Amino acid sequence: MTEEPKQIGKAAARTSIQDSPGGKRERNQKKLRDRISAAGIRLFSEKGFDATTVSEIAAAAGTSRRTLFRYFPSKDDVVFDWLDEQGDIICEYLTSRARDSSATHALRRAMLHLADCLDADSARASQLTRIVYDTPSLSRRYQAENSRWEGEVTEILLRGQAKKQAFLLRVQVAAATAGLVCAMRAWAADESNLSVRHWVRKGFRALNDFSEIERDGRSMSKKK
Amino acid sequence: MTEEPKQIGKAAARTSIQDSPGGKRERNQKKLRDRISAAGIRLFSEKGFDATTVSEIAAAAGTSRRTLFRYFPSKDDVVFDWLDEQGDIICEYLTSRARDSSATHALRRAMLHLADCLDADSARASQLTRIVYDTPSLSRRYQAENSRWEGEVTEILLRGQAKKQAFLLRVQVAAATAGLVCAMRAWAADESNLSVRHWVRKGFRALNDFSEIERDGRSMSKKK
DNA sequence: ACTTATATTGGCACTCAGTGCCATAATTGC
DNA sequence: GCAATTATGGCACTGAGTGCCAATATAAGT
Repeated sequence: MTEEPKQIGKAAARTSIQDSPGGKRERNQKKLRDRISAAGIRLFSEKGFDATTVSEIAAAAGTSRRTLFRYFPSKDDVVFDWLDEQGDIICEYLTSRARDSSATHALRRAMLHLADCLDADSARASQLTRIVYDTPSLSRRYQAENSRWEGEVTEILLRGQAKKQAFLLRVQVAAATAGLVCAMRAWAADESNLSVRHWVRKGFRALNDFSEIERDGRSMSKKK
Repeated sequence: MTEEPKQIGKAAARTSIQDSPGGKRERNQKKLRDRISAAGIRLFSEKGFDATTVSEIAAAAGTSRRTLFRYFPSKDDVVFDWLDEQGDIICEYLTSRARDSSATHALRRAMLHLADCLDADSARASQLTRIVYDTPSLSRRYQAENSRWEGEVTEILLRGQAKKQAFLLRVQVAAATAGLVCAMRAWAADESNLSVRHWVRKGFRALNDFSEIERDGRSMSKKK
């Protein structure tokens, strides 16, 4: 009934629109998708995101403008295809082993895990991070992507907790994400080859210091 | 040399392109600007942001498409004209009375001050907040606006501090902003007429709880 | 292998945001 | 009132994104 927009490529590779085991179609789609993505990232790195048109990317990838839009719903997605799996990494990590400690603790570990994933392929990670932070519209998109999975993460952490805690948890998740973003920005900007892990750790230290002086007590006297 | 894009209205009203004391021009500009803004917000509330075209807004405000774009560089700005002063409020507050306590303490007070400003005109504030949170592209823009002034706030708090603390501070500012965003979202979504101040206070409590269990010590053994 | 059904492709034309250009109309200073 | 600015709005353009449709490639059936 709902008749989804029928996107190709990624969707096909994962959920398989048609279940051909090792079909030629599927392989071609994956190839094309990778070619477009690679061409896009190359051009973005060379000329900048805004100065690159979709038509150029399509031409460089040897396909048509129209087809490109069938693989990637927007120009942004050419970049985010590689980048938006970060949320999945966090969610998977938390789903599999969240229950063994407090929320903030679990968050910290999940972020460090993500950092390790990025460090494992730091060349591409830093290239993409740079593109994103150099392009205002992509920065926005990145933030948006983050707050999208903040919701999911909150859901996961909420299991077995009192529902009343939802807001508190949400804030803590958002703070952790903010720490991650700062860490990535610092990492991408920094020359000294420190690991993402290092920056994330430092970021969480800042978060932990938050309450250090914040013990002025009477802040919660008038409750509402 | 740099030949700025010469925006009208807001820029004219503040820095005054021409210094006519109480000129008729200036008054007309302010009127037109307000009419456009009002028309836009009304239409956005009625039909939704994406379903409203700039031509419609221009028509509703009794002007032309082209002129609208001279007053507001983008469709987004029709909304953000009212909303982006939040950063200014925070910055001003911190500039005038930041030095008397710790950074996190000052942040908390500044955010509470902003909350009070919003509570003072909660009708319009909640209308705009709702438009923003209902429209993905505006949410992004809002986040972007926030991280823009995060930089300024960090600068302000950094005065008289060791430069090495920049990153730590930045994370804390980002966390405080994240708390604010969560608070505003909760406030706009909530029916029970609680004040913004209430949600902000609650948000900061969540932030303070961050370190609660986070004392597993040996996390900083391998410093890198 | 040949044919049919189906999915992909790419071309065309459209909408809408945003911008440069220019003639016209309004405002200001004299 | 007149001349110099300055705002205005119309026109045409670019670029992103979308619907439609004919041509083509792949999958499935015989």
